[in-house]
Amino acid sequence: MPTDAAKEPMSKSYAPSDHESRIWDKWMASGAFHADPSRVLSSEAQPYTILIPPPNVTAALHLGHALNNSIQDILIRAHRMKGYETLWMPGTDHAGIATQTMVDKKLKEAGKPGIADYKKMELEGKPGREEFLKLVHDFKDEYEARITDQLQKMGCSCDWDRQRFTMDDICARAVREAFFQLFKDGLIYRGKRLVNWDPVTQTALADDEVEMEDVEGFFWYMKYPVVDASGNETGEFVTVATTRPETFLGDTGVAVNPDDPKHKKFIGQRVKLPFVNRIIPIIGDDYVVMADPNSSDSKAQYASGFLKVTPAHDPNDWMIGQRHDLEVINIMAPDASISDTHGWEDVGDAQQFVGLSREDARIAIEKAFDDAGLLEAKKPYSHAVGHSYRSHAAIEPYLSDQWYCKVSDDKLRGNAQRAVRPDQRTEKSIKDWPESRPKMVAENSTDGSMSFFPARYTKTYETWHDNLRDWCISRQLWWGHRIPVWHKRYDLTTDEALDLCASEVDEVMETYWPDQFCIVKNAETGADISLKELFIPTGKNSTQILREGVVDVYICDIRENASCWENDGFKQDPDVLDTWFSSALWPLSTMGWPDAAAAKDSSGIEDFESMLSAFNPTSLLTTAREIITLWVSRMAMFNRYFLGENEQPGKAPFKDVFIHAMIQDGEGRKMSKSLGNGVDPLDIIHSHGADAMRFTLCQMTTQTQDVRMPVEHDKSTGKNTSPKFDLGRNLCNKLWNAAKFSMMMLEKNPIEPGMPIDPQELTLIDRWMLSRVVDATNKINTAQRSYMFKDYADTIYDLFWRDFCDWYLESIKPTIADNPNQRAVLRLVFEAIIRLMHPVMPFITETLSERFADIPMREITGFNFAQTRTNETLCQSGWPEPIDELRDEVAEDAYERVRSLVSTIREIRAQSQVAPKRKIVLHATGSLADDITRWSPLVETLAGVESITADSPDGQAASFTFEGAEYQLSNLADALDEGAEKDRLEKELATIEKSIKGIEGRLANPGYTDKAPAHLVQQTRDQLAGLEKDRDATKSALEKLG
RNA sequence: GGGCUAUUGGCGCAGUUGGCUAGCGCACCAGUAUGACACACUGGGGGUCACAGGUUCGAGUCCUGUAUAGCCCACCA
Repeated sequence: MPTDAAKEPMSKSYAPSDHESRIWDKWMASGAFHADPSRVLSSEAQPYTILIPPPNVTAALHLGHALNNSIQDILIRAHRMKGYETLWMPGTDHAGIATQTMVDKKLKEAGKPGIADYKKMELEGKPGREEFLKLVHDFKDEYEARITDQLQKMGCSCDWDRQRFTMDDICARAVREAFFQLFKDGLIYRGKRLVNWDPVTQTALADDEVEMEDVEGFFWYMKYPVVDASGNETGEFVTVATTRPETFLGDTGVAVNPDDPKHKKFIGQRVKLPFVNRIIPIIGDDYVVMADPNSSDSKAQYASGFLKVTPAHDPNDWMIGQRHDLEVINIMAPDASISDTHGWEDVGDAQQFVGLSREDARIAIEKAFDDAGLLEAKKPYSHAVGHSYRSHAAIEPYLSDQWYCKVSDDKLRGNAQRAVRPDQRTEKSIKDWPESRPKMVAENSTDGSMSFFPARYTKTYETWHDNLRDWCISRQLWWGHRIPVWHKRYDLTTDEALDLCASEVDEVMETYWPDQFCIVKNAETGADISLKELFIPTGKNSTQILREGVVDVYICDIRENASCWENDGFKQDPDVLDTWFSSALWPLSTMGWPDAAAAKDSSGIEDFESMLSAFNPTSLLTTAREIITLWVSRMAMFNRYFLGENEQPGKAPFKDVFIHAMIQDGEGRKMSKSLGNGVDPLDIIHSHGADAMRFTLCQMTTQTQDVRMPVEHDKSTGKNTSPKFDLGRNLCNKLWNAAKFSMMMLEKNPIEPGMPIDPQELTLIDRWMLSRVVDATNKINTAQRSYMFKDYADTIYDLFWRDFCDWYLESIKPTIADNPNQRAVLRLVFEAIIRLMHPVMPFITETLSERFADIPMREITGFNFAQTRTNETLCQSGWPEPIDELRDEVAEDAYERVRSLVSTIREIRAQSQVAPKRKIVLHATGSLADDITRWSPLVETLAGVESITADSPDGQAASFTFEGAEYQLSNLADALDEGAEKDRLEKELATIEKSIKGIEGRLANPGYTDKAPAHLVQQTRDQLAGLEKDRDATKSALEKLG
């Protein structure tokens, strides 16, 4: 039913804001975006599914999001029209550290208490955590609403009834279940490791949350005295080179390369750490780079040959320490100040440094060494240092207890690797895989269903997995999924504790399984203790302790009432999970895993229980390339792990992964807040319209990794924009006007109902136009399948603007009123064009569809549309599926000749400065006179020709050649400028002769005629013959001029 | 340090297995109120395809090297 708005006369130009919100409401009311899993399960329709990469709730969407989501919507809409049951699952991500930091910052800016104040409250026993999280929730609600609004303004046809948030109840249930299963299977463990510690936000960061920045620093050369067996200085010194002198307090060894001819003699000796007076060994380790001032390796240039080893404060040193069983001494507090209360006891004479920040300690230590004559040198040195991507503070490698996910296990990493389609793998055969890469279960397994587009990104995915280390999943934050583990330390020598512990474990083992799982660790060594080693059942409900000592008991419990452990003195782990842990579960949690019934209850969505089987695996994931490791890989691991059955891994969560380009500004820089070069999608929607933005973004999306968008600052609005979007705006306006014109034609002379029209009965121009639609449809289908978005945009642009507007509409002007079949063609072709355009430009096409709703369509045999649920709105209508027989080569060739003749005549008109309105006469006396006469209506209309005659001109005339013959045009002007005519023909002749020369040269080369394919050589010969005819005709025309 | 991408008229980009005179949009020049569109129409000018070698009958396209720009990854002596 057309609305009133659709009845109003069409405006002179297209104004997006007059239509977009009305169309959006219409779509929402129609339920067009709601996916019905039952149609998939009953095989009525094939599924097509995309999960939105959930945007962080930290900020409004930027142009990169606009690009990514336009791409998704284009594919979703196209598949909906092709008859697929489409699901585009929307949602947002809680973005743990980013959101918490953002809220803290905003609170501080508003002069309100920040997280530090709430932490204080917590220490005072007040509910600081709870209060702070309320504020974060408010912030999240605000931004989630903003993001949703933005996506809807862009026209994103997500299934909005199913919108998820990574921390809502349904997702939280999935997170707890996943954590529990991994915990139970031994794939989550607690470990003391060096983590990337952000001393400002005081949390551990994942490797990928650390940004490397080049820093202008120094190399310090510090002298350590060598001591003899009894600890007395021998008078010799070794000089260690370091960029971090402050960590010397934690040195527990000095390493030398065992192949170092100059220094290897020191191996086995010992040195005394200045001030601390700790005696530490000199060890041999081939990690150490030997000093070589002439080396191209900057490390060798700066190295002294001696490497100080600080296992607690450097990842490399940690590994050296592990190899040589060195002591691990942590000398810092969590805020990165020097501390003697976090594991450092032998302070010795170094008390002066305790309490200093790491920066101040560096200065103090340099001075102390210098004063003591122990600083040999200090040289400037530029190197990369990790910084927190949030606080931008330098990362401190810091020893702490964290939860890890054992992603290096073959069940996770291996299955993620094997998910890649075999012919995309860089090593084609599994046998060729590097030693580090997990092996296939079997060459012929069902693995390998996931493809990357462009394929080169497979390599990124593979190499990342090759070098994968276990994933630190705990974060010392408040905003996130709380780790479902309760901890209590027991002294097993105390009877009371022993009884309690025994009863707890007993309960865990027998009563509550499988909702809880328990691990026990030796509190001193951190070693795991098997429950069976620890307790032995001695009868019903009683156990006997087998060992003594102090143990840490960790209970993982995912029941709703798990806080009951607190009554027994257990405490829940204060940490939350890395954001990517819940993101990794996105293909599962959004589909109701693990408990669809519960998801149904909490969401009220009836068909939740069919979702997983209908829509997982999904069809496509589109994302930015930096997310391949953070997200794509982890989703692959988790989907395969949790959906596996009977030792067989589940499927990859998506068939295709499309990595889109990154939008840079005109200078090739990343768009960012700090550079102020970002463009807000809403601003563009406001100034150009959503469709214009979408078309332009689609048109820019090539297979390269970066695309540039020149940014201009509009002083009148104070906003950034880009002239690139004019392209889309102009196209919308052109479409609007072409529609207005077509409608005028069709309303003046209505389409007559009747039997389907046989295409053979149509005129040349109509058959040509239908043929162009068929060709474009095929090209678009191919472009969509291969994610060539620019090809799609260019094809639709050319079909509509070049073929339909420039040639078809111009050609039919004189005949449409009298030709009912032509009106049927116009109506159908217009319909096909707006349907082909709709996925890219949904609002304007839906608007036009409303307006054309009253103009009936008469069928043309073979010009079909796909079957869909309904044709109620354009977005649900069927995709054009014309049969291949409508591709009419004869009509295409013939019309190509008409166009060529018209262009030639137009060129002469322009060059001879014929007044645009002047009607000229074409004298077709040559060999093609019959053809030209048959085309006369077209040629007359398009080239401004009054009449075509077989008579020779009796007055002045301009000659031209067409397809090797000579023709004349007369009545060009009241008095023809013969000199100008001569110039024109001479220029023409020169061009032809130049071409002939080139072709003759090629044919004279025996290498070409002998070795090039025969059809190519023949083609060249034909071309030469044609050019020779043109040359002769032009010459003859020139001769007539005298 | 490793990997990847780009370099084509003033600007932004196509050019998929090597094959007619290298295309498109914007901008530019000339003309135009023509049954919708000046956000338009018609015609035109402008490129030794970053550079140097090589393979080939033939290279923007393949190979090698160089330069420049950018991105991603990497345990900070």
